[in-house]
Amino acid sequence: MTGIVDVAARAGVSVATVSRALRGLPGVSDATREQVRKIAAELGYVASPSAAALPTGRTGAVGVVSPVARGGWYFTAVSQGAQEVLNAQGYDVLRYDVSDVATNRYRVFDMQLLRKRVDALLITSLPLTPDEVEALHAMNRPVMVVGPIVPGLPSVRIDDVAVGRIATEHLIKLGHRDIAFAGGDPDDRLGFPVSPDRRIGYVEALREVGVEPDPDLTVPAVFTVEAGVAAFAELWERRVKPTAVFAVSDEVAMGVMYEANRRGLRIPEDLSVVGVDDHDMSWLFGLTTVAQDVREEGRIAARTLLEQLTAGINGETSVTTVETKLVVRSSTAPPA
Amino acid sequence: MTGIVDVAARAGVSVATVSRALRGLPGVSDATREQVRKIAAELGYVASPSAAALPTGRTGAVGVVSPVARGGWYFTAVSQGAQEVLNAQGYDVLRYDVSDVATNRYRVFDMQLLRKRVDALLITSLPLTPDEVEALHAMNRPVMVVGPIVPGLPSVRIDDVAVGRIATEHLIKLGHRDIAFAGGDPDDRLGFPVSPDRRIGYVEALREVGVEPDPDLTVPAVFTVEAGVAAFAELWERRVKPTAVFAVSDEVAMGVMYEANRRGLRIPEDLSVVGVDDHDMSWLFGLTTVAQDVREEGRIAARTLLEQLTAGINGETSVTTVETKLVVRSSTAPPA
DNA sequence: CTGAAAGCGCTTACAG
DNA sequence: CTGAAAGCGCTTACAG
Repeated sequence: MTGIVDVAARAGVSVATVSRALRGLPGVSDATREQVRKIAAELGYVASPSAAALPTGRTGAVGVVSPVARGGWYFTAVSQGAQEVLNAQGYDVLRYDVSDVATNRYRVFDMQLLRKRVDALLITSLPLTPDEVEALHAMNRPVMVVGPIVPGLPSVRIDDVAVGRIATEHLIKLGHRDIAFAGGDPDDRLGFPVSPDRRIGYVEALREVGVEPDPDLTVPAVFTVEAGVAAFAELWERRVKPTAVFAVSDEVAMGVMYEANRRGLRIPEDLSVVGVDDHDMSWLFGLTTVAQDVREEGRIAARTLLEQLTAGINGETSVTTVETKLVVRSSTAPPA
Repeated sequence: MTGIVDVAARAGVSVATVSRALRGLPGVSDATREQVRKIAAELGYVASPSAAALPTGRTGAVGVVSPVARGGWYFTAVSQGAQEVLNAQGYDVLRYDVSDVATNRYRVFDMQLLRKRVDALLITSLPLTPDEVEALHAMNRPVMVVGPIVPGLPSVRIDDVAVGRIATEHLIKLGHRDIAFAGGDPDDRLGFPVSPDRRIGYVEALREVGVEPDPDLTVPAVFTVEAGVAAFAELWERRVKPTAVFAVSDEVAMGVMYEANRRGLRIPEDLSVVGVDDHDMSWLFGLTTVAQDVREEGRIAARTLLEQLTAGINGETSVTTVETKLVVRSSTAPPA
């Protein structure tokens, strides 16, 4: 495997010069630089990131961590966006799946490992304990989170309360008043704010038109299709008869629609359903949704990371809020 | 950042002993090993992979490369399976998206980069030129491909011809004879065999019952929902009236179903549709499909890579063929 | 503009 | 069982 000394020997210069020439550092004559580049290309030389990491302390890699087993689309989309900009800048992307919740000790340990492996960290939609936030700060590397607001950490996200209002107001405007909310995880001990915030928007919108939300119309659902199925089944069992459901995500909405269909309800005639995300497949279901550009959120986070990698960590904890947009399709209509 | 010398100092031993103790190498007394472990844990010491990579030539990372922009689910699932087993063995997973086809030069260059970054490579469903195969061999690292058979490289895949037969025979058994095939990429210059093989199975099955496949009933479709939509639109324009469609993947099938619905056809009354994969969302559509366990294929490939990493490259080019299973749901029925 | 040399944090023969 | 030392392939003050 050709190394820097091979290039140096062949070019008749020192390895220091090769290093400087290839990385575009100043202090190399144009002629020398050109010569070195040519020879490096001929030899197919490429610097070893491991070897470069030792003196510089930079690995050239960025870690993208996602909760394993959590509903897939969102994390995939964030990662894709991030990967796109990171690779374009020559950074490697290391993917880490961490077990969700509970196994907290294990996760902190993970961060120890990460410290020597990545230059920066992008965390997708993971609830973090204060301990973990502290561990992240101790890494002394740029960190961005996409999804929730995590105190002490900068993030890219949407205004979840507004999302809840937009979805609910759309249903209200159509004439619905018996609107169910499918979302929230009763087992969450980490205070993951996304579902609760969306529900706040839902509650606010209802109260604004003088409707006090019926607690029986709120059913828990994590961010998966299966949870949506279970959520509608639960509504059915409670014998409450909402004319519409606001689902905390499109995947949940898909599950709700599936189960409602199975129980003989037609959508939107018997039940209106609105979700959140604009999942790649939502149009297939004619799903009305509050759309967010998840890939773009990944890109923004990655760019911010890159800036900090260049300019140095500024310890900012700013929250970037990305626009959201109601996309009306065929899953919502006035109540019968 | 605590390094090996800190641990050594604190434990009153040499760094060599720390290195051996922590990695479970022989030649360390139990007492010493225990002591070193304890102190390493106290100090939160974790070896630097970059530093270790230099003397060993092993980065502790495996690269997973997928075509960018290609239909997403399959690649995500393969990666998930692979990541699961790789992480469990302490390997990092580096994700690379490569541009598809055409920009061939760029891709070969990518491989130069990869050489010094990963210990092994898992390639998902990417057509490779002979040049590229040679470049991979030159890396002298274990390589596995998941999806197609690539001459000269070991792979994990399903029997695509059989898949085509299974799907088509299912439709034939239901009484269909006018069966369309949606799949194949007219722009493919690299001979990616998956679609063609599935079509061979389709042709064989039809001929077996004395039906000569009508060329007008074959429409091109890459592996995306959008391609499925376009494929059905094309059939519609040709004014051929198949009673059933065999789609080369579930995503294509979903697109076909969507567009058929939009044109006023009911499924399965007016049109039966069968796909391939058992995509995570196929059950939502009631889609009949030839199922494969894609995550498991990723796991198998990763395990094989790990074996070779331990036992040394054996230069094998064996092809592991994974079972496939017809899952009948509500998108197929006898023709009207 | 260029080079000699120290050093990054590990691993691994080689000695004892 | 343990340690001293060389070496992995780079980068970067420091000198010139």
